[in-house]
Formats: sequence, structure tokens, C-alpha cells
Amino acid sequence: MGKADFSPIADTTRRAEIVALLRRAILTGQLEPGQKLNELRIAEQMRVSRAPLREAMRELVQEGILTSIPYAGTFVIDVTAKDIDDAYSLNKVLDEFAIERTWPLRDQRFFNELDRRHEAVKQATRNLDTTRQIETALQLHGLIHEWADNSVLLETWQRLTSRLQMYFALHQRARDEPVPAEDAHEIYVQLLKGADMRAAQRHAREHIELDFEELLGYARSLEQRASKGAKADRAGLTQNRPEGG
Amino acid sequence: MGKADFSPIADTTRRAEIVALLRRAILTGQLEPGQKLNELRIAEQMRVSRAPLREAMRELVQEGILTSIPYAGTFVIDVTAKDIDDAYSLNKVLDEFAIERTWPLRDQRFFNELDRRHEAVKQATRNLDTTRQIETALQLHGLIHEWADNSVLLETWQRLTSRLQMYFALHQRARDEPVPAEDAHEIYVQLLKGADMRAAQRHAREHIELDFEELLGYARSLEQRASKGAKADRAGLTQNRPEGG
DNA sequence: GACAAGCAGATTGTCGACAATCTAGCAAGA
DNA sequence: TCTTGCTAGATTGTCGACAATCTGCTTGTC
Repeated sequence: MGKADFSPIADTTRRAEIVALLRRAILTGQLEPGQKLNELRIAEQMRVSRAPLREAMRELVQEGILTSIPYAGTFVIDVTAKDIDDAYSLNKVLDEFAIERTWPLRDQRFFNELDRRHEAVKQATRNLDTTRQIETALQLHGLIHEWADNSVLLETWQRLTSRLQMYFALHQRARDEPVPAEDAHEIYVQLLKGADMRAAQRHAREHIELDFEELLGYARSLEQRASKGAKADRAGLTQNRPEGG
Repeated sequence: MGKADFSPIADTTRRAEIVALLRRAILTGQLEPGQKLNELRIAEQMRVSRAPLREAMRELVQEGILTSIPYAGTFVIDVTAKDIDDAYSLNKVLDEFAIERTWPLRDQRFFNELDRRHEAVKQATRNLDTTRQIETALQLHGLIHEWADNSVLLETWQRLTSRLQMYFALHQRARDEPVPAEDAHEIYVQLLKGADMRAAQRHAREHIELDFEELLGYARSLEQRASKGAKADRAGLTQNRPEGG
């Protein structure tokens, strides 16, 4: 019996590709919070009709990174300090749960994967590739959720991740300098390999608390900007591009 | 200054109505797990074109109660014992978190709403309206999540609720006799009004554990049925209706 | 009889066009 | 000057038709 281990074939619908493209644009901050998505323009740019584009947008609305108002348009979600606060406090709870469930399931494959992802973060950090750094850090963080063997937890965390990634990306863009944080995850990884589950949970909670403070500061600054007429600003960003040839 | 308190106007797109209709059909068990949704047939029945229907289906896929395979179709999710287990164990964690956050925010309005929802459950129980009973019980249960003032938590719980409601509905249909459980929630409500948060959390966890055992038994029976050629069964249910008009 | 190739039929994915709705902007009137 | 009603333009929502893909059956061959 020849075992082969084929990976599933790629989704070959335009819709799926559009979803991936749009998600990436939003999560990397190419599309800014509050910005309106003009269906006609995007469809033309992607060389696609509006049908699959609209379906893709519905998916992202349910994913929580777009919001739709009938007959008005679909917009990238606004980021408020409270949103970030909410996401983080829930994330803490999920992390504790994930660690608890993953704990008895840790094996060599887990440790290998942990190291692999940690290495990816370190490499992105060395390369000063901030976007990739965020991505890999979240993937490292996500391992406990993948390993916990709870599909609902995993789904929930993936939804949260979308937002977290968006928040981080915005944060990074705002202060456009690479974050050092060389081995911010060293302790985390070591604890996950160790024998003290409580310690790992505690660290996860406190570690998160740290990054969170930075993000919150950024979110608050955003809101101050917003209250001083960022509305006009946003409209401008969306509309002032009358198809440049 | 005349204050009026208008509630937001209803969503008046076909899409939104289709979503509501489909969701209801799935959550009440009219559409069975694994069943395929034929776009043409449903669109004809609803007197709607396929475009808004497909958009609605994309939303429900992201909501987690439908699943889509490109060029094959969109199906009601299958229910496995593990799914129910996963959903419940996460729900416990969320409940504890919700109670913790709601606790300091409880006020007279909260207590009134609690009583109102409890009353709704009792009435549905008296009327032997099982569908409504499930609905109201989940709404009662949802109050702590709404009151916790955490939008991400609320969203997460609502997603979970969809599945829980589906599971319960299936369970009820399976043993088609009304569940008594007159004031199964009396203690829960009293504890939420009391002063001992830990006790409320503990009860929530244990209370859930009870219902859960019943559901798990049902799910396991489902899986036994499934392993004996329910596949053909399902296909039959979907296909054997060559538009009887 | 077993098996591969190929052909309908049905179903999903995508497209372009039309209808419904919203949003300035302007004109008329108090 | 402010408000109200109207109009034109743009944008979203919906429709019907076509293209791509899958499935099951038939056919032909060994």
C-alpha cells in the first residue's frame, strides 16, 4: 500500500481568490478602517464581475472585518479602543482554555512545530519584515488553538486572529519603525515545553497584557484623530481615485 | 428637546430575509444535517433569483451552520458528538467569562430583563411549544453575554448559539415529546440576582453539563445511524423531489 | 462480465444588464 | 437665510442567461 499524503487541491473559484485578496489587503492595512469598498471599481481592478466579488464580501462581513449597510455600501470595520480591549480580554480566556486542552496532547510533533514557528518569527524579525513578523507571531500563538482538538475553539480563534492581525498591522504602520522584540517569545515557547501548565497560562496572560497596552495607546490616539474630522478624510481616501487610466 | 427613541429601521433587502428564513429552517431542523441545498429549487420556492440566495448562503457558511464545496454544493453541517462536545466545553468557558464581566454591571434593568426572559421560557414550556422553548431558553442564557459589554464575546456566543439551537432542535425532534423541565432555570436566575459570583459560575457550568449529557447521547445515536448508510438516506431526502408541481 | 471513454443532464459559478435606492446639488418658497 | 422639494448621478441590489464543472449512464472494447 503506497502512502502518499496529498494535500487538498486548491479552491479554484474566483470567489475564494477574491476573499484571500481582500482579506490580505485589509489585514495588512492597505485598506484602511472605515474605508468604503466600491464594488464596481474593485471588480474592474480584479477583472471579475460583481457577483463573486459580492459573495466574497458577504463572507468577510461574517468574518467580522467588513461591515455592510444596505444600499449604502460595505466598509472596512472601524477600530476603536474598546474593540481592541474586547478582543484581547476574550483572547486571554481562550488562551487559557487552549493551553489547558493542549497540555495533555503535547508530543514530539507539537514541540517540533512549536520550534518551527518560533524560528519563522525570529527570521521575519531579522529580516525586518514587519508584516510577516505579525503573521508568524500569530501563527506561533495559534498553535495551542490548533492543537487543542476543539474545532469550535479553533474557528473562534481564527476569527479573533483576523482582527488582531489588523490591529497589529495598523499599529505597526502608524509608527512605521520595525519592532525589535527579538526573542519576546522565548519564554513562552520554553514554558509550553515545560511541566508547569499554570505557569504557561499565567505567562500567556501577562505576555498578552503587554502588547495590549501598546495597542490600546495606539487605538486611543486613533480615536482622538477620528473625533477631529477624520470622516471627511476617509471619504477622500476612497473617492479621490477616478480611475487613473 | 423632544426625545423619541426610534429603533433602527428594518433591513429591507431580499438577502437579509433569505438569511433569516434559511437560518430558521436549519435551526428548527426543517433542513436536516448533511442535506444539500439546491439553489435553483430554493430560489424558485422563495420567488427570488439565485444571486441574493447565494449571498445569503455565503453568510450562513461563515456563520458555521452551512458548509460549501466548490462545484458540488452547499450543505447543512453535519452534527457529530465531538462537535457538540467542543461547542459545550467552549460555551462553559465563555459563560464563566460573561458572568464575571456582567457581575459588576447588574442593575435593575438587568434584573427586569432577566425576569422577562425567564417568564418567556416558562410560558413556552406551559404551551408545550418546544421550538419556542429552545429559543427562549437560549435567549435567557444569552443575557449575560449581551450584558457583559464585550462585542467580541457577544458575536462569538451568537455563533455558538446557532449551533446549540440546532443541536437542541434535533434532539427534541428525535424524541418528539415535549421536555418538562418546568423551572430548570429558577436556580440560575436566583443565583444571577444574588451576591455570590462564584456560585453563579459554578451553577452555570454544572447546569450546562446536565443538558450536555443528554445531547451527547443523542449525537452518539446519530453517528451510529450515520455509519449504517445514512449517506444514501441523505441524498434521497434531497433529490427525491422532482418539483412536484 | 469488467472496465475505460464519452456523452447527456443537472447543478454550480460567473457575467452583463436592469431596477431600486441613496446622495449631493440646485431651485423655489416662506 | 433657512427650509423644502426636486433632479441627476452614482452605487447597490436583483435578475435572467451563459459558461464551467460534476455525476451517472451508456457504449464500445477486451
